[in-house]
Amino acid sequence: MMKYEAVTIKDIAKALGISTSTVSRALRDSYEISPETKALVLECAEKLNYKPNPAALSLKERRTRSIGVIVCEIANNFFSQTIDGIESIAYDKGYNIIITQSHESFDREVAILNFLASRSVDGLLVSVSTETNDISHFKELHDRGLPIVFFDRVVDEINTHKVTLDNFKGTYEATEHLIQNGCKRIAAIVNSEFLLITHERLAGYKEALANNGMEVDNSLIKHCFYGGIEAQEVEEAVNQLLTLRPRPDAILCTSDKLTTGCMSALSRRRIKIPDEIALIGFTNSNVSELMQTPLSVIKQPANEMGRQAAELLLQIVESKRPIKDFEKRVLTPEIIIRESSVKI
Amino acid sequence: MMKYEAVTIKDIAKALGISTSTVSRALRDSYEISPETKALVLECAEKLNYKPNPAALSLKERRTRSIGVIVCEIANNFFSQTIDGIESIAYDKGYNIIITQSHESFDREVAILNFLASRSVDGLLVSVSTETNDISHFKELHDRGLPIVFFDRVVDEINTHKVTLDNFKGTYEATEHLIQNGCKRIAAIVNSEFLLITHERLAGYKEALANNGMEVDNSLIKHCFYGGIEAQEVEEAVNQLLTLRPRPDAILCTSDKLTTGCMSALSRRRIKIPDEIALIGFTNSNVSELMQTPLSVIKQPANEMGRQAAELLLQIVESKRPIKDFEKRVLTPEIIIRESSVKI
DNA sequence: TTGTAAGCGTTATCAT
DNA sequence: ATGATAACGCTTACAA
Repeated sequence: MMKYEAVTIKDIAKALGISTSTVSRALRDSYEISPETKALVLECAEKLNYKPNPAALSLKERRTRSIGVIVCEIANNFFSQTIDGIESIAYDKGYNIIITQSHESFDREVAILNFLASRSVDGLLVSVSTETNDISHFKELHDRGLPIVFFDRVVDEINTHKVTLDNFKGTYEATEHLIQNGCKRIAAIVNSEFLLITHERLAGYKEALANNGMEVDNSLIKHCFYGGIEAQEVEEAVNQLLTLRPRPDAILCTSDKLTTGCMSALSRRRIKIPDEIALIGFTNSNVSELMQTPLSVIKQPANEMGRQAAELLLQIVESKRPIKDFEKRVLTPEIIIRESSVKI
Repeated sequence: MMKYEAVTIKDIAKALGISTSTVSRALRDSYEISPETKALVLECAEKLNYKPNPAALSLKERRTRSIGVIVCEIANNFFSQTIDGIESIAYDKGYNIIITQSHESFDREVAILNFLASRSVDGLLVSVSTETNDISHFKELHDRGLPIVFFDRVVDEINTHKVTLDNFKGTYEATEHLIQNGCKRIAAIVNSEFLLITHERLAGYKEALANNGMEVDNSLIKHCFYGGIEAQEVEEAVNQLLTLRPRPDAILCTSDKLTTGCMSALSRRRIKIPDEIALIGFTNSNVSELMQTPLSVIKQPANEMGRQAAELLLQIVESKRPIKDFEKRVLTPEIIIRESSVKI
């Protein structure tokens, strides 16, 4: 196709009959250039609509001013809000963000990682896929100096900045709330065992039960490996829970899709929420209060998480010296109690 | 920070005691290179984990293998699903996508456009901001050869590929459905008058009224300039509609935020949906059927729209010759009737 | 079959 | 104060 022919420093130099180095210096407002020349160059650059070529700059400066983002999927309330936050910070600091999705696949994650690393992003923001158990692909790149910041689904084994949620607190308080509302058999539909967040969220649930003198019954805990991306998974989990006797009188869900999937499954079976089964779960939907039964939720400060992760990453990227001390920021979940978890 | 020192062709050449051009050719499997040398080079490249430097390639090839995407906001069901579709196609063809948000601001859109267009992208996928009335910034770049494909919020004045919805059909059918359900005073809460989609959607609404022997009453049409990004706007629109006598008995909304905002406003006023006021609207939420009143919706094939837009853009980008004949693809909305629009 | 050298756009170094 | 040149990593005439 017709090439978008860009104006270069050479064009300016030619137009003005001076050398490219003078133009370059004038554009960067170097002290060695006379005011007259500067004015001339600036005016000419303006007139020709000169824009520096980022590829040339990248080559020279060995930086791309872009950062990669890996999430499991974009079309998800939590992640799209996080990306919103990331984009805001990146834009303010003059960085591009390159978005990719693992679709919860380990293989895809590895492929993407190579793709991005070879495209020389200056750094990476990562929330690992559900299938990710082995993290050597991240480790290797990180060891070779690629700045990485993990958010939400972080991994313990890599020493870098992390931004995550107080997952324990989220499920602890949600579970305790259910207990205080008279729930006796509280089930949990949770994510893959590979994910750290699953363990943290389960721990909060278990601890709340224990501290309230209740037994942890493993038959009440259902793992959905793909976090309910396919509705079938949640359907199955709910089915199994419903066959138990005595039946659970509450369900705690640990992700967006699990929560809405569970509500949908219960609704289809005409099970009354919260009377028959109370429901509370993680979600960042902005319509939770408009649900058939206004939904009690554990909400993540998603936008803020994205912003902080981006800030930390750019801090590493732009730091002159190697960073030794890494932070693990733990944000606080917002627990919003509505009707779905309050027995009458 | 410690720089991620990449392996270059030079390193391979040095290691093998051959020239860089030989290495380059071997890597690209040139016919001029002996099988032995090729094997050697490939093995060495593998061993050193050589990855071509994209900045150097960009500089040489005058292409970046990345495409820019401008949407009003990422954290929105419709747009995040569209981006999902775009990402899938881009990934398959080896392109990065660079996501930006205009936040419905014209100034921001112009700034972003310059940011992206300074040749850090090979092409652009755009859904214009609500404030965008003047499109000369796009026109200029497009005239200078930057491939642009518009989707959803397209503009008429630029001759390029476009992927949009049959907006007329969406509102026509939705309105007719309301009429057939006995609604007599059908209000519409719509987007900015600057947007073409607003006109198309309004036209469908008006035509359906006319074809069914009903008057178009302009007091029943409320514009929300920012499409309900701030809840206040929708609140106000609903307020005004409720003061009308006779009161409207149905509301049609033309965007995601308008629809949920309207439902929220009605709900807060304890107005029964659909008995007092029926409701139908555009939304790509995946929990519409879980709403307090299962929501009748006009749903866009968002993912598909993203895929098609990306395909068309890459078709331009990768075409050897200038493209003369541009397509306007018009996708069909899915109208899903649930309870919110069906008077008993 | 392989090597040399120029060039993509920019900046830093070293002249002048 | 300005210019020439080399370099960033890669590809590709052109030479050998």
